[in-house]
Amino acid sequence: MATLKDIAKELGVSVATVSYALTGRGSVSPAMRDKVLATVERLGYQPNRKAQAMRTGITRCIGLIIPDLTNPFFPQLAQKIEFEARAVGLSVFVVDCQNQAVHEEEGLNLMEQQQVDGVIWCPTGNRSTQRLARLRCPVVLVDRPLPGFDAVHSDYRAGGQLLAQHAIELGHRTVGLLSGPQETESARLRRAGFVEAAAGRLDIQWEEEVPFSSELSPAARQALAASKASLVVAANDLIAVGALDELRSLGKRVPEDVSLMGFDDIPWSALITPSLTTIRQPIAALAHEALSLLTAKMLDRNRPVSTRVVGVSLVERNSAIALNHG
Amino acid sequence: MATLKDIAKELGVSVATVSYALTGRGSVSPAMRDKVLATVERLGYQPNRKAQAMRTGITRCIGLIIPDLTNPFFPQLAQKIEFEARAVGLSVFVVDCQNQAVHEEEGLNLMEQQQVDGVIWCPTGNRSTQRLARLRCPVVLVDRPLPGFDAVHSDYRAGGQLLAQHAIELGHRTVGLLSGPQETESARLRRAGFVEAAAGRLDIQWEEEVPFSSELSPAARQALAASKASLVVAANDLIAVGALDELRSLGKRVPEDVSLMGFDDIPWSALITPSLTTIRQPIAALAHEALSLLTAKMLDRNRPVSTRVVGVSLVERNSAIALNHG
DNA sequence: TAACTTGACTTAAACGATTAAGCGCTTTAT
DNA sequence: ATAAAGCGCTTAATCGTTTAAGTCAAGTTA
Repeated sequence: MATLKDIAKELGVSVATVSYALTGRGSVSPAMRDKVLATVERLGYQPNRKAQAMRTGITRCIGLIIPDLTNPFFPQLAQKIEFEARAVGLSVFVVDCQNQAVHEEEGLNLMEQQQVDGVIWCPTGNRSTQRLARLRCPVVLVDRPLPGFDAVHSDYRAGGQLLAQHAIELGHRTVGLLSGPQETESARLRRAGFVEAAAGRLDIQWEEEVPFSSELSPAARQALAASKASLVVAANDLIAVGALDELRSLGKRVPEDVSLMGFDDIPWSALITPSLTTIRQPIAALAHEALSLLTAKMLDRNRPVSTRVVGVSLVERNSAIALNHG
Repeated sequence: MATLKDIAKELGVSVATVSYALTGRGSVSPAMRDKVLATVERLGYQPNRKAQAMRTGITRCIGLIIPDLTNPFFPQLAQKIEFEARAVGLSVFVVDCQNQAVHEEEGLNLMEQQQVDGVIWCPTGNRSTQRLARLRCPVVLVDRPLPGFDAVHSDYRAGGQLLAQHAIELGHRTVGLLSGPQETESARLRRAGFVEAAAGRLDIQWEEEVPFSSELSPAARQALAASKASLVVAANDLIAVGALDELRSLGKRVPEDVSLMGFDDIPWSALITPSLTTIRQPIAALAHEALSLLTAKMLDRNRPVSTRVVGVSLVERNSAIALNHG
């Protein structure tokens, strides 16, 4: 691997000159700059990132801490973020927490050791923000906002409202709610939006809080079994898939006997039967905003904390149909 | 951030002593070692990985180059690999190629710049192995073997055979094949195993080569429309999902009218309707073998090239049923 | 012509670690 | 008795960069 020293020796100049020629910082004659550039090309020189990092304190690496790659929402997000990051010359370390706080802790330690320039984090659950503060690099929370921190997330409340409005339009009156973990802002706002827009027009007959997973709690299964509601609204698509499975094994047809709605528009949603009526989160936009917020913060660490909210849209498919009032 | 120098100053010794105390390499009195350890604890010292890397040439980072996080097989694999890597103190850079050679090239460049200690790579398509050689760190190919390189993959041939045997047991005689991209060893062996075990007992009435995606080619759709086979065997689950969708829109019921089999056992396979009969790849084992092969190669770079093949198993679900010979 | 500026370099000191070599002393082996 | 080896530490070189400070000749100004 060629170094600055090799190039300098080749041209009979000092490494400083070569460095100046490449960074364009000092004053170097055009002739010399050309010679340096040519030699760089010829020797296939690539700057040693570690050495640069050591000197400048900038690693050009960021961390991406994700709750669970098994939830199809996150691979999509990770893909877009990695793409955007690479486009601006940032490499990304990925840590998958498998939804466990221990791994999250490990991940944060790792980011500290690697001295990343920034971290994009989707916190699992409501963690103490102390650990976050120990990380002395900029952090942007995605999808899981926490008060007092930079964050990018979808307009969950609007999503909830869209679902309620759609339900009303379809003529539904009675609904069961499979709400997500209420300690997360994300699940709380989805629920809040729905409940607000439903007020006085939809009767929420039952509600069960379940984790963001297709494995339903026993209580949720019982609720589904006993349900007389014409519509079940799940806090995300994964839960909706679980509900679909459960309803089917209870002998209830979706959507003929009961309609179903999800949230996220994960890739499966279009493929399962019936395809899922859901709220689409603009994942590419989330990724883009997250990265632009992070880079902004990297450039100006005193930037005031801000939150970017991206819009969502209703995706009508086959799992929710109009109710025939007989 | 505390450095060795801080600790040394605190104790009134040289940095070398502190370094020796921590690495356990030089000779240091037990008393001094204890004092160092205590001070490390007290100051919250964390070694600077960049500096270590610069001195030793070892970065304790590996690269993971993946074709597409949108294919659910890869997030699973990535999750396990990241987990195993972290357990042995390796951080992982992830690059998602989005199935494009350009990004793959970029990814390899990035690994070179980051000077990773090793790379785990699932090549998209059959790339020139020249680029691979330019990377002067150990490389292990996963899921997509290439001749002449260390690789870990499932026993595709056995998987193909299992599918054929199962088809025969179920009483099928006529079958349509949606085979994967034959420039990949992976798809070739799946096909080969199936064809071998089918020989003389199953009649392969038609065959279409399609990419590993749920988007079917027009030719494949025509083949499905015209098919009189009692069974369709897809090269992976993603293709099977696409076929399921297409069959359904053609008015053919699965499995009543036609049985369907996949390969991979991606998480959706159990959740879609009908749930998919398929071949399970032991992803955790793949990840484990890949990492152990890579670390072995990192320790002994002259290790001869080897391939590890992990066993697969048939998962019987609802998409393939016994044929009633009338 | 003396004094000052400028351009194009070089020198050398960092950054934070690792590690070979050396130092003055005591212990062991030949 | 003398050489060799070990002990616990220090000194100093090194990895590949960046960058403040210095040098020195040529050009500009008064």
